[in-house]
Order: sequence, then structure tokens, then C-alpha cells
Amino acid sequence: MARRAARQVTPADDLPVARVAVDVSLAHLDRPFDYLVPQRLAALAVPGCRVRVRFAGQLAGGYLLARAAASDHPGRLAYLERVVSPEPVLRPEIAALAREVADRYAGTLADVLRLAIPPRHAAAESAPDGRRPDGGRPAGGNPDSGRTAGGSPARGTGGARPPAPAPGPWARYPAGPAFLAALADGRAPRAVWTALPGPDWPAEIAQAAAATAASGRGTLIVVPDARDLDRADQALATGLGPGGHACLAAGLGPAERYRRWLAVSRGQVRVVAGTRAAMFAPVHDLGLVVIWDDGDDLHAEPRAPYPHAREVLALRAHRAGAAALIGGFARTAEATSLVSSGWAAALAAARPQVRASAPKISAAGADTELTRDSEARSARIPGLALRTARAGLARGPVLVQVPRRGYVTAVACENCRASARCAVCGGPLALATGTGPAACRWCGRSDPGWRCPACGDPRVRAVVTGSRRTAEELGRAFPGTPVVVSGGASVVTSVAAAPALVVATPGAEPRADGGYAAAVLLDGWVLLGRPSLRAAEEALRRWLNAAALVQPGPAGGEVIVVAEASLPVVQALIRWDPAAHAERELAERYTLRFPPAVRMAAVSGPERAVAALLAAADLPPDAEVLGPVTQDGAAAPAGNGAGRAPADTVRMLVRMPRSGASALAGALQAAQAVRSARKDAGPVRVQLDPAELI
DNA sequence: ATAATAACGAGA
DNA sequence: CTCGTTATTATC
Repeated sequence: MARRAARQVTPADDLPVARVAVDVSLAHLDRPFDYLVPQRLAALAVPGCRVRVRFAGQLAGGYLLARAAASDHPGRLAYLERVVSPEPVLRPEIAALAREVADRYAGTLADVLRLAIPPRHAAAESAPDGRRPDGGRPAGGNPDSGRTAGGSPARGTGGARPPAPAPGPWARYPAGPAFLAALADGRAPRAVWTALPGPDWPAEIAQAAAATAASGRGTLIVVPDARDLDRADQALATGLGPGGHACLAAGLGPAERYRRWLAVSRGQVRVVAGTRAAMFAPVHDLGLVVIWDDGDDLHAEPRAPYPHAREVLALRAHRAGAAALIGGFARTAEATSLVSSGWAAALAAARPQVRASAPKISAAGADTELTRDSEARSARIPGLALRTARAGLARGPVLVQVPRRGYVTAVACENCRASARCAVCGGPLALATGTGPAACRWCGRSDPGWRCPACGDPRVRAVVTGSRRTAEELGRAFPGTPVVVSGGASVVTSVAAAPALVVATPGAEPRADGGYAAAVLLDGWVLLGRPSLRAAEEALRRWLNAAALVQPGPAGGEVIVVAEASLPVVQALIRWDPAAHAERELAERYTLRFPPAVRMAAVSGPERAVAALLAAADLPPDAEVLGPVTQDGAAAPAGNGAGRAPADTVRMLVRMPRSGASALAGALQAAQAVRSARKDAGPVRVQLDPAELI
């Protein structure tokens, strides 16, 4: 009997039921499952810990959501197989957030948790107080980021609070000091921040974090890429002192990544900066979320369920009652929508301050158009751009921004160059690979009777993609001047104040010490001609980000954009008025009924599977289905008779008024559940408000 | 994947 | 009607 009892597994005396989120991403299994906690694991099986369970006959990972006294499950409960570690890596706050994100994006909790919680590294977990043995890594940023001196302070008190900071650069914004004061006071102001051009934004963010820390609360900052993270890291180190913050970067190794994440999860660090994946960082007592340059497509997670950092941070601010700062030189239609709905306030400088900070910007358009197709290559660069570059090189470095190659061929009016849109749904027209008439990339219709709505011309032209060669020729025009190239595989972080031509693709512009003397933004029509809903917004964002690196106009800084000066988007750049452009953009999205005015779902995959999913979906009556349209077949090499190319992939769009957004996501989630239960699942992708509606 | 369960059909 | 086998379905 004694032997037998020893062998027999018995449930824990206290709260014997464990509610577990099992790591399976099948839609019909996306709910908690109950297990019994064996006596031997009673102390280890704490809420939030990683467990192993037997699920459908095989061993699966999972997270213990909660302990309970009893289960609703009518059948027999299995026992937990193992507690991987008692470290509570999934606290209720993040579990609830992940659930909300999964529902918002018609995805599964398991998929979101894979994005939210980094892989475990046992050594990092068992290290005594999280301190690393070695001094620091060369490119890892602040070596002490990731831990605070001493133990973790009591919740909510934050230990020794730093004093509320002086406004500093925030004083340049009329509402800036009040915003900081509100943060320091423990309130939750929400702002869409149009940053003044120049190098101050990391310091401004650091100051907001310091103000929030003064109220005893934590801050989470998300930036697009590693270079921006380095800048934020330096500013935070200066503003908060050593060990005051942690950086969560994608480039860290698994051990270091998990070590820093653990320090955050344990509440040892309350100020966290990172790239996209950090949007789920379990910052304690969250008081402020910050996203920089929310229009950058790096903020869109490419893995299912494709959440966007801005949306996730907005959800978090809402849930936690935290402040929000959505900042950038540019302004997205989405951020503008947050302002117009009253969710956030606009935080911007007054016009005189903007004029004092921005470079002098002019457009070179008309003469470009005349000489663009000329054989004389140097003629591709307007005289004004050459003269400005020459003048700038006398004073310091000059930035030349060149669009990347390889955008899909969009179509524009032959006469007035307005980009061609579908008469039926408003989507962009584009040329299919090879020949054939221009067709809408959203609804698939081709429109042989197309006429330009602006000028009535029936002719269309392909929009040519730009070439980096142009910039190399520009270098030849200035013999003896050093040329720095940044882009693609080799990205340069910063350049000295000395005269040099710095040729960069958008997003790869180095920062110049003391600012560039001048910048030339080449081939604007390539950016503007992209067959995307966001073409204009994105072009403006890239131009503003480059122009923000140039010295202010009063100090001599000049920018030439090679684009038609009469275009509203070019005017917005010249006047440095991203907010007004974004307002117009948002108004247009309302008339065309595109996000963020409506919610859009993109369903893509093999034609049959896409059709089956939408057939299974109980879509609300006011949902509008567009398509199908065949995806551009990734330009697969046309050799090899390997049967079908990957070209039977189609996409359909479903659009829905914002009031029915959650009904749309719910219907698609349910449809996927039906499909996965029937195992006729094909590889179908469901994306809500996809970043790039090509 | 795998176990429980429903469905089915052939032989008593 | 029972037993042995195979589809179906749920997965604690």
C-alpha cells in the first residue's frame, strides 16, 4: 500500500487545477486547457511559468495561466508533465494583452505568445542577480543596460526617484512642458508628436522617460531599427544614468536577449527601448509607451498574426492607463486618425519654431521633366540640384538620397503623371510582369477605357525605377570629393562634418556630425509612383527623415527635392507641414474607404483555400469583398518545367466599417477554426490592415 | 499525433 | 445481435 501510494500521482492539495495556454497554433484549439498539478510540482507550478503537457498524445509546451480549485471540463484531466522553470514569464497583464492582440488580428494566442516571449536560456535564468560576468560587448550598446544597481524596488515606489526634469528641448513645443509635467505627475497624456527636424528626438524621448520615472512608472520605447535604437540608447544612458534602462535589440544573441528580457520581466529595469519585438516587453508599472517613426514598415511584424507596433502599443496604453507618445518627423494617416478621434492630442511646434529648425527646401521639377529621358546622363540631375550640392560641399557633407531599385512597375498618366487608379475600387493600376494591359492590384480589373481623371488623357506610361548610377555620376561631377555610399548591405551610421558626398538609399542615411550642409533627394517620381496606397505618405516620410538631418535654414542648410513642385506632397515637404498632409491623406482614405477609415482584411493563399475560407466565414452584412487578384508571381524564373509556378496564389480583400472591425476579425477567426478543425487547411494568410496594400 | 467514439458490416 | 474493423472527432 505504501509502495503503491508512492507510485500513485496525486493532485496538489491547494488549487490542484492548472489552466494552461498550450503552444499549438491551430485556430480551433485556441483556448485554455485544464490540467492537474501533481503534488510534486505544487510549489513550482506558479502562474506564468512554462510547462510541458501531454496534448493530443504528444508532448507540447505551454504557459500556466492560473491555478484554480476546480475545472469546468467534464472529462478526466491529465497531469502536468513538467514545470520547465518556475520563472513567471507570462504575467496576467501580458497574457490578456496577447489575447486581445490575437483577437484584433484574427490570429491565435499561441502565435502572439511566440512573438511576445523570447526563447528560454537556462543559464541566464539561474544567474544570481542577472549580472553578467564579462564587462560588455563591443556593439551591444550600454554594457550595463539591463540591470539596476541593487535589488528590485518595491512595486510602485520605484526606489529613489529622480527629480522631475526641466523641459529642455521640449520647451520648443507649446504643449511640451505640460506634457512632461503630466507624465511626472502620474497622469496619462496621449500625444501624436510631430518632431522638429534635427538630432534632438532621442533626448526628448529620454526626457519623457525620465519624467515618467519620476512618477514611479516605467516606459517602453519602440524604434524602427538598430541605428535608431543606438541613438535612443545613448540618450537614455545620458538622461537616466548607468543601468537606468535596457535595450532589447534583435541582433543580440539568445542568451543576452533573454537575460535582458528577464531583467525587465523581473522589474529590475523600468525603462525599456527596443525594436519591434520589444512591443510586448513586460515592463512593470507601465506609465508611458513611445513609438518613433510609426510610418516605418519595420514596425509591422512579418509573422502571424502580423500585429503592428503602433496598434499594440496603443492597446497597451489603453489597458494600462498609460501615456502614449507617437512621434516622428512625418505623420501617418493612422496617427492622424487617433488625433481626429480624440484619443490623442497633436503635439507640434509653432510655425516660427518650425521655420527656424527646418532647412530651406526647394523642388526641381519642371526642367527635370524635359531632360529626364535624354541620352545625356548628367542631364538627369537638374542644374539646381548640382548648384546646391556644389554650394553645400563648400561648407560640409552633402546627402544624396536615391530610391532603391526594384519597385513594382506602377502606371501613371502620360500627360500629367498623376498615378493611375482603378475606376471601380480606387486601387492602384500596375503593369503585370511582361506585357498586357494595366490592371488594378486590388480588385484585378483591367480598364482598357481608362482616362486620367485629372486631365482626360487616355494614355498611360510605366513609371521608371530609379538608378543608383545617377548618384555615382553626381560623384563624378565633383572630382576629388570623397563619396560615401550607404545602403543595402553596407549601412553607414554617421559621417564627419567634413565635405563629402554621402549617397544613401531611404532609411540608410548616415547622421552627419553637426548636420548636413545640403541634401539632394533624387528621382522623387519613383517613390511617388509606387503602386501603393501609401506612396505619397511614404515618399514624404522618407524625404522628411532625410531633410531632418540637414542643418536649419538659418544656418545655411538647403534641400533640393527632384519632383514636381505643384504636387501637394512636395508642397508639404517644402513647407515642412507633415500634419496638414496627413490630414489630407486621411480625408482621402475616408472618401476612398481605405484604412484607417475602414478596417481591411487581406486573405491570401491558393485560390481554392481562399475561397473556402471566405465561404466558411460568416461575414457581417456590411462587409464588402474585393477580388480575387492574382499576386505578382514573385517574378519566378521562367525556366524549368516544374509544373505550376507559385502563381496560383490569390488575394481577396474584405473591407468593413470601423464599427464592425471586431466582428470582421471574429468572423475570420471563426472561419479559420472551422477550417483547421476539418484539416482541409491550406496555407492561407489572413492579415488585418496589412501595412502594404500593394 | 493518438485516443476515444461513432459508424459500419459480416457472420452468428 | 455481437464483434471486429474503419471513419470521425476531439485533443484537458
